Amino acid sequence: MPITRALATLSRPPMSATPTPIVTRFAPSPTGYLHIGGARTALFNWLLARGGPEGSKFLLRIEDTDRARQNDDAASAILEGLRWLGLDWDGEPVSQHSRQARHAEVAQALLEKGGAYKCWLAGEDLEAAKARAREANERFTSPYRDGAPGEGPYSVRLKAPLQGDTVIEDAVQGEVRFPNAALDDVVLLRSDGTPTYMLAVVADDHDMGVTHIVRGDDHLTNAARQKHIYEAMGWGTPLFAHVPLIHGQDGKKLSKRHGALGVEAYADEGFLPDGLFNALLKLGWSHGDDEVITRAQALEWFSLGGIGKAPGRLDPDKMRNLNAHHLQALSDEAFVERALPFLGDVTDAQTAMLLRAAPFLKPRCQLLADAKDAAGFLLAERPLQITGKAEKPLRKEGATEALRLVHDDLSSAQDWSAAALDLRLQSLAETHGLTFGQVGPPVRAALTGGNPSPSLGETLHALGRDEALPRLADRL
RNA sequence: GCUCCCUUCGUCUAUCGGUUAGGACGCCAGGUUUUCAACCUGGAAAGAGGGGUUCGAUUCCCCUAGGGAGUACCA
Repeated sequence: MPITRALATLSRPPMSATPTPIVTRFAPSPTGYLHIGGARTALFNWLLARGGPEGSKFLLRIEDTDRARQNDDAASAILEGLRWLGLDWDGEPVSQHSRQARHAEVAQALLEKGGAYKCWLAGEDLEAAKARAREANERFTSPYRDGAPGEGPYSVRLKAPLQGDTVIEDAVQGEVRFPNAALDDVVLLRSDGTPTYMLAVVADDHDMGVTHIVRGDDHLTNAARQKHIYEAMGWGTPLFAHVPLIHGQDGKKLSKRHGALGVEAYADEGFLPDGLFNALLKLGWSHGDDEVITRAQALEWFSLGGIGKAPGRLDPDKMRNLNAHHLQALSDEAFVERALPFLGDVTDAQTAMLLRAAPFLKPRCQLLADAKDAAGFLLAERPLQITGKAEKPLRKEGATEALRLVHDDLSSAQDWSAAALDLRLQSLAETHGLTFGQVGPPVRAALTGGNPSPSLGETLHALGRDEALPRLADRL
């Protein structure tokens, strides 16, 4: 056994310690579509579970606690986004709303244990009391925490610790310490008996067996409040990992202007799922100097330790560049198939041309949508419109003669491969005492109409004999 | 106001006390070149500021500044 291998074996835990499965979840509220920040959170959770030990799971939960804000279309748009990105989940998505009874049950249990209390303070009185506490720079504590019971509808509040600190061992942020005096007795049940988000998440995460909670930074303070609930119930606390939020290009909070679009907007722009996957992954997570990362590598390399603490900004240039690498890695067939929706109506003959041209098209595209321009020379209809500076070489002295020469010569060409055609043109020019500068430009203009195109040999090859020859003939 | 988090090239980041502070995107210059790209070579470009700790700080601690989050009977 090689020495490094032996060392690796040594440093591994004992054989008897079968690794514990990891259970993660992605828990969007159905108020919009899957935006880029949510997609990244989902990605990290997915990676952690899918790259985890045997039996690990990636679960989905729709946080529709607040029915009024719910939107079924939004929920399915989110699922659609996840599917497009290739993030598959285990089992059926859980509806938080459907678990109301269970949430109430937990609140009841807490009440019985003395971990929670009924609070009759509401409306203006509540607001006033909170304002007073804030004014005096004191913790707001309901008088009903220890006082005599009131009458009528009540909310249920957690009896959170008054003194000491609550410490969160965060996998990303490290040890974070909150003075309990700065936290409050969170409402568990509203006066109408419905559960609050704070109660619901904890109960659901516990019941679903979630071991790792990976979510946005904006929940860091909530983690402390939620830990109080876990402890009051005597439940084990999952491992928290609070990922920094994504900012817009100006460093401000992400908004639609900044590209906080749904993933489908990126799909429409011509991003590949793998390209966006890579871009999202690199935004806040790193693995040394690796930039272009495949799914398989991500699965192998991902760990919470690689997540940075600073908020990142969206960089469209970099995202496109990353996408270009994944585009390049596509097979010709896959590339054409993906690009087709961006090209409008395409005939079978044109599809064949695209297939032949794919190797030269790919390096000219960052996004699939770029294929429209890159393939413009192929898709143009005869007779070609000559645009811009392509006119000049056609009008030049001897242009028509050169075209005729080429047309007649190519008519008898057997080998229609790019390399052979290039050679043929070269030697044709030579034998007739012409420079390539006299032959090339008019031929290119006749063939492409002035659209950007690859080398002449490649262009001819991609067009095919049946399209190339007529295009030349059109200029005679 | 209070609590918490963050701060390396324009941007994303590497560095886990000792480096000429590395890579990528973008940018600039050159090469290649019959158009457009791609590609190759080179270049400019960074540790917010101030204190400590240390033989030595980008790295550890404190303060300041700036940015962000939370402070709901929203999620």
